[in-house]
Amino acid sequence: MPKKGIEPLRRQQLIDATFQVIHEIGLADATVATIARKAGLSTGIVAHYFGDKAGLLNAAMRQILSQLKDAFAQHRGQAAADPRSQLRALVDANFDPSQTSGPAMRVWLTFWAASMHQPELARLQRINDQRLYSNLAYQFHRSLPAEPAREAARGLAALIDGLWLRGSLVGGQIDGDNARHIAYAYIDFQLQANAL
Amino acid sequence: MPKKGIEPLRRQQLIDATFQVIHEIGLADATVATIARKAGLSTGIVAHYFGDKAGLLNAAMRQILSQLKDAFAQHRGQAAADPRSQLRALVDANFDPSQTSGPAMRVWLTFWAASMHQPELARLQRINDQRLYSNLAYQFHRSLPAEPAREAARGLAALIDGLWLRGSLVGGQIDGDNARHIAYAYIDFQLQANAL
Amino acid sequence: MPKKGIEPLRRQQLIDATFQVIHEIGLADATVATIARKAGLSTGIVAHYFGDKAGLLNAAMRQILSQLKDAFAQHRGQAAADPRSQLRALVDANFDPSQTSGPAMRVWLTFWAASMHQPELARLQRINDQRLYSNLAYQFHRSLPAEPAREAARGLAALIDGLWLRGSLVGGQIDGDNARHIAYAYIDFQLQANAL
Amino acid sequence: MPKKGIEPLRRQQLIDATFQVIHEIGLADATVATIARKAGLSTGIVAHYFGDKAGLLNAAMRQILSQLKDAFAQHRGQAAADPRSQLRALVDANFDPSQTSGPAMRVWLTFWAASMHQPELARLQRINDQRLYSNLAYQFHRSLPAEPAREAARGLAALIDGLWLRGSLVGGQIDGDNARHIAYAYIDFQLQANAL
DNA sequence: TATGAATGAGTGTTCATTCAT
DNA sequence: TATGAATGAACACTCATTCAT
Repeated sequence: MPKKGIEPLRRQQLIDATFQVIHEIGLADATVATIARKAGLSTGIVAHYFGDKAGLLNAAMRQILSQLKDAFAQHRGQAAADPRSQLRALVDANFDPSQTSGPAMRVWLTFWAASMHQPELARLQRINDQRLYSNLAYQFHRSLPAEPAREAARGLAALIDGLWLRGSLVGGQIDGDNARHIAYAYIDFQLQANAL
Repeated sequence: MPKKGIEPLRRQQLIDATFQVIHEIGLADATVATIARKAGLSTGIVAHYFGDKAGLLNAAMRQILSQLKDAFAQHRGQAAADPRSQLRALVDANFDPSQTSGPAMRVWLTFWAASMHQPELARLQRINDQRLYSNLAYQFHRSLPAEPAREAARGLAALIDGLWLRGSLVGGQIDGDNARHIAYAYIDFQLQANAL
Repeated sequence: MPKKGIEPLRRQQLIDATFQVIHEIGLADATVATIARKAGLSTGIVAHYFGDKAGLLNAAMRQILSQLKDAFAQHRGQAAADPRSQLRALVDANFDPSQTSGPAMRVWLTFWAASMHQPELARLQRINDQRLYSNLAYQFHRSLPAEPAREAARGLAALIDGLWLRGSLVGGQIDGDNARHIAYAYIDFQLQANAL
Repeated sequence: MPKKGIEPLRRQQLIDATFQVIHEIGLADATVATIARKAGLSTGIVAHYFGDKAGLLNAAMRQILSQLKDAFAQHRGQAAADPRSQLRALVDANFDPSQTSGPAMRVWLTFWAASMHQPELARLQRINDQRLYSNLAYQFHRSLPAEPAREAARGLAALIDGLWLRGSLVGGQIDGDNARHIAYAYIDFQLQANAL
């Protein structure tokens, strides 16, 4: 009789190992053997649970994006309903310590770069981008006309991504407070400059 | 009797081919053979002129950064001397059509991602970042106190990088005018909000 | 409480699945997992009943040869006792519809080829060949001198094998009537040409 | 400057090594490394000259069939023009010592078996079969009515293949003289039994 | 009796690098 | 200066086998 409930555990072990390995040595040097060894498992297990290496990377990216999505939902639920609070919550979700410390930013950028030439990853990426942009544009539009709202959303999205991007280069962690402060200021500037 | 000046030509051919190949199929799939074939040369030639593959990629990244540097110099020279004009010139250099169309953004992001785990590339990256940041901070500081100037520089640098980043995902080209408009607005906001 | 008689059933399920898989995708692509899945069982069951993969293939080949042997016995028992009728019965056994349709010929050739480098399979093969040859030579010798009888047996055995061989290449089934007709003519030719 | 004329030599070395390895350990155990080592070359060279393993095997089978074709042409050219002599020449080509000694029969059967599930090999096989059959049927038809000629051709082709088949199992060589004698007798039988 | 999770050796293939020409 | 033949280490992937349940 096979072990019950082992599959989700194994999958998570392998995905976690993938994050660690990408963080430590990069995707280019991340072999199936490296990842499996980091997870304390054998190489064959990757095929067993993910089909092949691409399947594992795909699952890993899905999880990254899923975590971001969850962080959004959580922060927005705790915030007040007014646009400014909601926009700040969206910023907070991105610069939550759970996201900005450790491997998150490096893995995120790694998958972003990889998605430039892998349609399936690009698809996941675009879905995520679209969601962030839509949320931002919607909240800005509650206080601004349509076009300024869209431009504010584009600007804030770029600002957030740019702050993450720069965090990926330094080995350590981003200064979340500082990043948040910069983004908050941008929100207020947009809300005031183009207020209805 | 060796041909005069053949070396710079060959080096440039190979670097250009590297850009094209990275743009088309990505760094992960860019082999020495692929690049050499794109350049119309043999595989052995890479070792001849660049030592090894890393040497070629290194030279390619140096050229990317060098082109950005030249674009900065050119745009700043043509601009008025006041801080706002100089800052706008720095923005213009980044969103010059020569930079925002074709493979530039993808190759730039590719090298950024690669530099996370390659010290030599990271070193080049940091030098470049530092120069942009210094320029931005210096210009902001002509109108703002030290700390607000530094934060404005960090914000604008992130905004510029974020706009490039988002341009790398879409296959085509960034909307330079729109990006410039967003960045201009950010400059004016910082100059006004924190004016001395 | 173990089920009674489950072992012969499982063994037969796996052997049948082996035939089907060899017929459909060939021995080179026939994995333990493929065969077990075709039988509707798990991979581990093969070790349970046959020790290892070679044991299963061995049992499968034994069954192929056993079926041929049974077909011989049956056809000879139904035939008249004279040499010509007995030789025809041996031919009939080989070109019985149950043998010439479906996977029989392909599996037969597959094992023949495999036996070239697997001593155990070769041993089984030789036992079977010897039996057919002995039977043919014995029957021919009832009407012919020793040496012509041996040569006639060699010729008829080769002719039968050759007709099977050619049947293995076409996906469908051999034309049993035509094959039988060719072999009958060969028998009569030998009996008349070298009659005592 | 690359070595001239090295390619045909290397290709032949690898094909010869393929024959030897298949003869000695069989196709199932013939790895690219085994073959390359037998040829005194490295594993990578197979990809260099044949693309992949399948390409090498394909080339090897083409050569087997090509050699048979050449043997036919040679023997037929040396024979008298009458049907009986031409048919004997076709038999002689098949049982020429160069064909019946050493690895020829085993490799031939190996590829025959492999072709059951590899369309490209089956295609080559069928072309070859068709040629032998056409030649046989044409020569028989010079002395026999159409249908008996076709049946005689089918019978002789099967007889030849059957004699080869049985030769493949014994490790050593076929008894060419005996095989030829059996086939000659079959030719005469057909020519006399059904003479116009 | 039966499962299928897990292993790890083995394979085909890729590719940076070397080097004779 | 330039070629491309040749190498061999490294990789992703397959699969027979084992074994806890």
